[in-house]
Amino acid sequence: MLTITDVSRRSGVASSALRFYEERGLIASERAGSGHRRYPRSVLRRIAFIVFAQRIGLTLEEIGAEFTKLPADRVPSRRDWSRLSGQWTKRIDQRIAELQRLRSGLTECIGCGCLSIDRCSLANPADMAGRKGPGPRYWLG
Amino acid sequence: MLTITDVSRRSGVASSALRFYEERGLIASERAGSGHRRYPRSVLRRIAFIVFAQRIGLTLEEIGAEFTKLPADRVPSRRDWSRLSGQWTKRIDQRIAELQRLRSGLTECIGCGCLSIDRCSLANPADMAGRKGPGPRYWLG
DNA sequence: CTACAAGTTCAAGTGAACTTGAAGTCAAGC
DNA sequence: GCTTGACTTCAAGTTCACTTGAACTTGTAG
Repeated sequence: MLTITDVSRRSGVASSALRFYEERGLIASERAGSGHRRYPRSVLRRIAFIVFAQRIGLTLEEIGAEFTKLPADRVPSRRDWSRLSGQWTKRIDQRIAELQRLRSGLTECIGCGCLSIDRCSLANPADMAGRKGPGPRYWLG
Repeated sequence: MLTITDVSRRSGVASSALRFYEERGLIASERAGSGHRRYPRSVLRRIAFIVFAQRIGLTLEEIGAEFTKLPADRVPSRRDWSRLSGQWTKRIDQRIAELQRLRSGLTECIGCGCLSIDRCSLANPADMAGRKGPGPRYWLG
């Protein structure tokens, strides 16, 4: 069993963040008699997945939703994890595709001089249909 | 000259956001006698660039810094704009490269079972060296 | 036994990019 | 002349993913 500092050092994630993840139900801990947290080694893989998923662009809420697909009664196997990650590959591909569109737009569309918002397909309102509601909007779409 | 609603409709950017951009010095307006904003058509291209740059991953502050490279005394030409965007292509390429690394990591690294945070090169602390300071961290790096 | 490092909870702060609300002014149609 | 809608400013609220600080308790090395 690992202390919170152990986990923090091995994962590169701050202890405050680990407590935060726990509060959000993304990870769990047992307690020593003192009230201090004790983590099983399996938590490291779970945290790795959180970090990974974030870099791909999932929010903590989405990550939590993914985790409900894991078996609750046992430590997840390699198969369990890879079932989850299958969906993510699709997401990465979409993101790469968008970036490639943007990239070709930079050379073509600016080159052709059409970068006026109402005509250019790269920066028109239709592309922004997904943006709604308050708060910061990530370019992830 | 366009009203704020004209610009909002043509750009897909809310009027509140346009006022916000103006406050941040990203766009400018003249005023009608009434005090209402009036925009020259050239503001549309400027806004297109803001939207574009955001989808690539630049912050408003970075976008502002880019804009200082534009001529202050005249409406920017096509050449002026494309000089700016040259840098962005590099940035997109880096981002695509990272996503491709993540993508191959999903199949290879999880397949091989090494996704324990301290051994896997895809989710280790070294990759997170750039993350520091408070606030949300975007996966842009 | 005493430092002091490491742990705890809970409330409040942070930064980015806006949005929302209040309270008031201005313009256009009937 | 009046209503309706568009516009103004300014302050405060929102989301996300945390961090920071206060006040306190536990564990460990000398």
